[in-house]
Amino acid sequence: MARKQTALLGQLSDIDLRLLRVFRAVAEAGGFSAAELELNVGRSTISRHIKDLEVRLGVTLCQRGRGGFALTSEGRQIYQATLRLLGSLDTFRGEVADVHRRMTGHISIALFDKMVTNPAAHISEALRRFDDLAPEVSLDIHIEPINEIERGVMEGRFQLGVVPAHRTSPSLEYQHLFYEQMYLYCGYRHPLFGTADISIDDDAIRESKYAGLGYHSPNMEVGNRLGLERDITVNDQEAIVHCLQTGRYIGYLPDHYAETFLKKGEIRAIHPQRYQYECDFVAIQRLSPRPSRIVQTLWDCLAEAHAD
Amino acid sequence: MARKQTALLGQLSDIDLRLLRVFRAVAEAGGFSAAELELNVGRSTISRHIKDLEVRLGVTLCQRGRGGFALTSEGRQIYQATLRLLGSLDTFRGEVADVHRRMTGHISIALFDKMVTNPAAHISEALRRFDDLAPEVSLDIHIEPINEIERGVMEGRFQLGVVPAHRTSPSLEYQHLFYEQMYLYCGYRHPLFGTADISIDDDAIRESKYAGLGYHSPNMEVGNRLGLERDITVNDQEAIVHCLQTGRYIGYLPDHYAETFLKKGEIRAIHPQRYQYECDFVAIQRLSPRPSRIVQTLWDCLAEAHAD
DNA sequence: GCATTAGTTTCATAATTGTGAAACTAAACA
DNA sequence: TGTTTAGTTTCACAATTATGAAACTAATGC
Repeated sequence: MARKQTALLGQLSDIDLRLLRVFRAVAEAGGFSAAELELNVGRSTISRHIKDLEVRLGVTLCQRGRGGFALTSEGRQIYQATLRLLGSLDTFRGEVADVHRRMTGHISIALFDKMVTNPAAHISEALRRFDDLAPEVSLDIHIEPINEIERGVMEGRFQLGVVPAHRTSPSLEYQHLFYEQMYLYCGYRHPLFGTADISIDDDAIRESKYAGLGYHSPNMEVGNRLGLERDITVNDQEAIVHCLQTGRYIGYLPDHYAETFLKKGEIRAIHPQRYQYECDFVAIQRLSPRPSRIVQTLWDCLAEAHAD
Repeated sequence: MARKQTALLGQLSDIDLRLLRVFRAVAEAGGFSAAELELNVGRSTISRHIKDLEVRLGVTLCQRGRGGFALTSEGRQIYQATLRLLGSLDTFRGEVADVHRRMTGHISIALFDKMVTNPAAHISEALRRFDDLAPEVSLDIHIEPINEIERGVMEGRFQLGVVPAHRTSPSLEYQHLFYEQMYLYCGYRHPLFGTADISIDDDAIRESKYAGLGYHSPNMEVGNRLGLERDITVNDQEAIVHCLQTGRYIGYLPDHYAETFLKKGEIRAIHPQRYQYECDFVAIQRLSPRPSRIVQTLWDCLAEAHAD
């Protein structure tokens, strides 16, 4: 008899906490019937649960029936122990929530420049979502050129980057975010400014000085493809605008970025059906080690913000 | 995404502790493969459990794979929280064991007198077994007459009694323990002491003065059955011996109790084939409220000690 | 570059658990 | 004494959980 009970006690560690919750509810309600509303199960279910718990613990927990309900002496002791145990479980839950909430550490991310005016770019929406999910995460945002973003991500200085896709690395994971439409522009003082598109051929383009980005990028790639040799090298699209304004250069800009200057009549698009390309913006992160939870959260926020 | 995770967190309270035990084992073994021996389940099972736990907690617990095993920062925090929780569970188990061991309170029992010399009575064996099972239970043993035992049990002054069966009450539960053989005796100065059994008939018995118990008992019942009117009323079998020794009375005694006086030649059994009856000794306890666990334990010990 | 190893995922199956319905018991109440 | 109420027990069913086998991936080591 005692041996059998200690055997059952040995199984106590895997006891279903639900039975203890039922017991607590019954004890606090003062009977099975009263506990029905609390637990939202029938009396027969409560009866079995309490009976099962009594068998598992080897203790009669309460006297119950038409004659009334009362915890036994052992039942009161088990009830107190149950309150302590369930309290520990609540503490554990709080600790897990703490881990969730303060998945601190900092994270640093690097974004490519001049995305803010692109209506297809929902970076701010992604950041807002992320702030909702992890308000206590400290976020550093860097505006960097592509190669700097890529190197920083690979070296761990940035946990995540957003760049125009141009080359791939087996060490990085990529996720498409949005597209950017690039067109070729010239300033109003440029010879091609007054020339009809139909009259502008590749020779005319090659004869023009070309302002291009000095690092590996879609911009550099398309320049290479058209045989456009950089007559001036810049590292930022704003510098390209400066160059166009001189009337001496042509260069590619994103349509959303160029729009302001277009409206002012300062620049025009050169033969946009022909001289244009689509730029695929992607989020990048290292494949190994796997990103932390908060980085993954931001990664997912970017995906959701740019869905459809 | 956060909503989904907080929903899962809301379910945390019912989490299977087994997943946390698996996680602890994996963390302490330093990998899934090493944990296989510890847990005695396959790696696929461990993998699923850890994956399931990560989903439930909304946290990546560890980096693992061919490249090695390491807890994440969050995993280390969850591991510490898990140790605390499982420690609380061990504490709970200890508290339950304590309840088991010291199901204290007192219990009081009442035994009928003059059973100690009956070889069929294993009261001491039952008490020894009980002491093994519940060494910290404080036991009060009272030697009382039948009616006092019965009233005490019904009134709750005694949780259990042992009496010769003679009448039943619907309020009490009965359990057979052992039998006692009763014979009719007379002292050496009594006229029947020298008379052969074959010469002793019922008339001779009725002509003799009869010493009988003054309260409702098997002794009283058998006296009534034989038409023996009590010439002296006693409340204890020892007083019956006194009466026999006067040479003026006959009376019933249990054979085991009479044996000492028989051997001294002070008394003899009268026609034992004819004038004898068997007494059934029973344990009694109240039917309602149900007995406490320790009373039930003693009840069972009595049954086991008197089995076969 | 191939073999080995740690871990992952899917499938099929078995075992366990939870539940309400229904029929019942026993005690309290009118 | 009959009705009501709290609780019990059994049955049938649904849902959940756990597991190994098998096929796979990816990283490491030789």
